[in-house]
Amino acid sequence: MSETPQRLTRAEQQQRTRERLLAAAADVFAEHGFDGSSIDEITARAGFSRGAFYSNFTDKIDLLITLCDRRVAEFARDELPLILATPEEDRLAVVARWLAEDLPQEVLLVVELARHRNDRPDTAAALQELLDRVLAGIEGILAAEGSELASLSVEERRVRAHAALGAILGMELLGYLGAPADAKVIELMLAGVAATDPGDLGNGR
Amino acid sequence: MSETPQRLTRAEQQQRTRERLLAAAADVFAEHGFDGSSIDEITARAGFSRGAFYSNFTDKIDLLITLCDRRVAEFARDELPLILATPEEDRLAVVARWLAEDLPQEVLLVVELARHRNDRPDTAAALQELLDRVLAGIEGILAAEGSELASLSVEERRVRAHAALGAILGMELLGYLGAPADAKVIELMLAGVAATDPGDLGNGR
Amino acid sequence: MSETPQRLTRAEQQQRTRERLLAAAADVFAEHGFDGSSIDEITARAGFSRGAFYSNFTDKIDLLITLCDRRVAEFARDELPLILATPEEDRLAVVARWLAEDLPQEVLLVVELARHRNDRPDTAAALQELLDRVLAGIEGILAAEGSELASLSVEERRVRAHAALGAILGMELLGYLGAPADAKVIELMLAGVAATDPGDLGNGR
Amino acid sequence: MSETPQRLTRAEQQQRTRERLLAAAADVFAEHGFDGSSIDEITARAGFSRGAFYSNFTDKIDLLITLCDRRVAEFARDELPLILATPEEDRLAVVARWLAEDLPQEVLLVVELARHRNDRPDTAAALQELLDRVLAGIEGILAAEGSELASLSVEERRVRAHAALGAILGMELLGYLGAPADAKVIELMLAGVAATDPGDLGNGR
DNA sequence: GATGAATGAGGGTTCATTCAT
DNA sequence: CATGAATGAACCCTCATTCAT
Repeated sequence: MSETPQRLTRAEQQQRTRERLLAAAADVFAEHGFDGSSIDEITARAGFSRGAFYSNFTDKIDLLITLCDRRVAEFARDELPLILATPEEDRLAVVARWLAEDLPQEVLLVVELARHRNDRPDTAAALQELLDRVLAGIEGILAAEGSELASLSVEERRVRAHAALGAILGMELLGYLGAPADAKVIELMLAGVAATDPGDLGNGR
Repeated sequence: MSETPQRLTRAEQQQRTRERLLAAAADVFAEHGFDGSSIDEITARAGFSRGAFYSNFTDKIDLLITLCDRRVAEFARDELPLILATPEEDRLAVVARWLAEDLPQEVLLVVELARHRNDRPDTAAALQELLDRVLAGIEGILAAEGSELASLSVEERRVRAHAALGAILGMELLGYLGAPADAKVIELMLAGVAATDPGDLGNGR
Repeated sequence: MSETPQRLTRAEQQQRTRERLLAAAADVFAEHGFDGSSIDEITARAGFSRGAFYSNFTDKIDLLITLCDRRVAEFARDELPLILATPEEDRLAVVARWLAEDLPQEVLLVVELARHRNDRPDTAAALQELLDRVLAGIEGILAAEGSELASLSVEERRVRAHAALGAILGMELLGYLGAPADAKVIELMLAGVAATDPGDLGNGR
Repeated sequence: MSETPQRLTRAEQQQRTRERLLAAAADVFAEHGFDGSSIDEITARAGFSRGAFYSNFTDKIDLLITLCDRRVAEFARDELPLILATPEEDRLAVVARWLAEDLPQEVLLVVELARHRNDRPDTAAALQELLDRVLAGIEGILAAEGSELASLSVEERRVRAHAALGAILGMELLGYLGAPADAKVIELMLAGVAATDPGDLGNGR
């Protein structure tokens, strides 16, 4: 009723609940996977009861979709500009550190999403859109002003974005499996993406 | 009718049961993931009753470990020699095809294994051994006679094997997510591994 | 319609559920024993679904502990005062009737509890406490004003309470096995407990 | 084939198997109760496979009946004569020691038998017969030459045997519950049975 | 909107029992 | 006779979901 934000409005309250549930879910999913996580554990970790969950999400899978969406949006909003703002010569290092340190278990999240793509009709579409957004984001990095790759053709950049995503996924998995990629390995994995002249690569084809 | 035993011995029978259960499990795991698969569905698909499973495996996770183990062993036995027998100039193409076509959902299997590495004490060790075997196998490929990489230092080859594994994992994931790597993408992803002179890679750092 | 709440509060509702489950469990345990009883049968007999059980008890054995506890508490609350209020000369008769008629299968319940005392850490303690409470109750009867045994030493009363409990258990078992003790047998079994002068007992040893 | 008993005959072999299974069953039942014991554990402890059990017993409950029968027969064959051979004045002490030390979990065995008396038609009859045999045995002790109770009427002895059985059961249960009867308690519990003149007992009735 | 008791399908696992060897 | 792989019913328990409060 009053303007002072001492008391949050109903909507803000709910927004907070939602946010906390999402944060808790990210943790729990990272630990046990989607199927291995129970709504009870998620809500308990968020400090709510079971019912709060169903006031904010229709489904367990709805939570997963929302979470993936959220993460990708945050990546586009927070991480990408940071990378783009980095001068060209340090960019690989920044990417490497980001891969090694900041990127959490999103990859596995998306794997779960893919796994359940047939559970509900909209899941497949959500996944597809997610991938597109990520690929577009990466293409954006490659095309950034100052990048030596800015002169490549659109198609060429698309292929490299694709390869970059593959490399990122691979590194994430290596980390998850207990054999994280070190700087040298990361450099090798991104070599093809970063090379200005593809002709000097591979077996000379 | 023939002299050869029409009836299989009991040990052979059981071996067959085991084999079928493993095959069925590979399918079902690929479809629903480990947590999402029920032993009922696995045994039903293999044409057995629930109990047959527990005559052959101690646990659900025992099945997963066995399956991962089996797959890696088959890789070492069947795939590796094939690759090694391929002349150097075609080798990348063979690897690419193998990655794109023959490699099934093993990657996800291993991810599940990693997820459950704390469920039972031996799981973590099994996972570690698996990774080591795969890395050793890849190093073997890189060191094969005829390979231009044979002249690299041991350490250098180890790093490349690591990167190669990361690339393989990434490609697998791309495929699983619905954005499979095509030949050009594969080439880029493996560029760093295959380059004879790492010095010409990257941004010259 | 009336002012008194037609609808029970949620806490009352749950209390009712708990009570019904306990009552049903007592019945079913009496029929099939603890191990022989299924939670399904208990909940069905109480008119609830399987899950209601797990909303009210953590475990099957939790139910057993609770039930034993409850029974002993009821004994202390309902039976003991009744006995104490009975004039001395009729007391044995009251005890006898109580033993023969009112005491249900609690004994077997406690036997089951003892059987599972290693299943969960707290079970053994619960059993011990139960026994202590029963023995204290019996000692209370023996020490009651008006009892001829009131003049005995504490230690002497303790021994007699012990013997009385043994006799009670024995009678219960006789009944369960199909050879219930009649009045004359009960009298003989309690003779040692009730004797004012132990010296005149036995074979004079 | 030969007369030398180096090799046991088939029948002897089987007899041995039976015996070992019974012994193992007694142990396992004592530990986990009838319902809580698995045939696998019994046969494993006896050093046999599951099948051996079904070559020797029709049922799990058949094993229980046989075991109870066997135990009672052994009691009549081994324990009773021993007691009867003891001079009157030491007899109570012998009984006490026997109760405290030698009598194993037979009581619980019989309780299990009673519990399952409706599972198979002959179980109830087997139980009844068991009780009769035990009671007859106890009556035999009471009537033994040299006993001061030898002069009692048959009916009087029957009642005392009944009470004695009740006391025995009670003592066993006390022991099982973790509050074993010591010598003084045993004396009190058996006081009524042993008294030569019932008139001096109880509340003067 | 949030709560949490109750639902009930389903999951992993055990185990008595069968039967081909 | 003994073996043990396979059967399949039953069990305890978990958990997504509903709904009265």
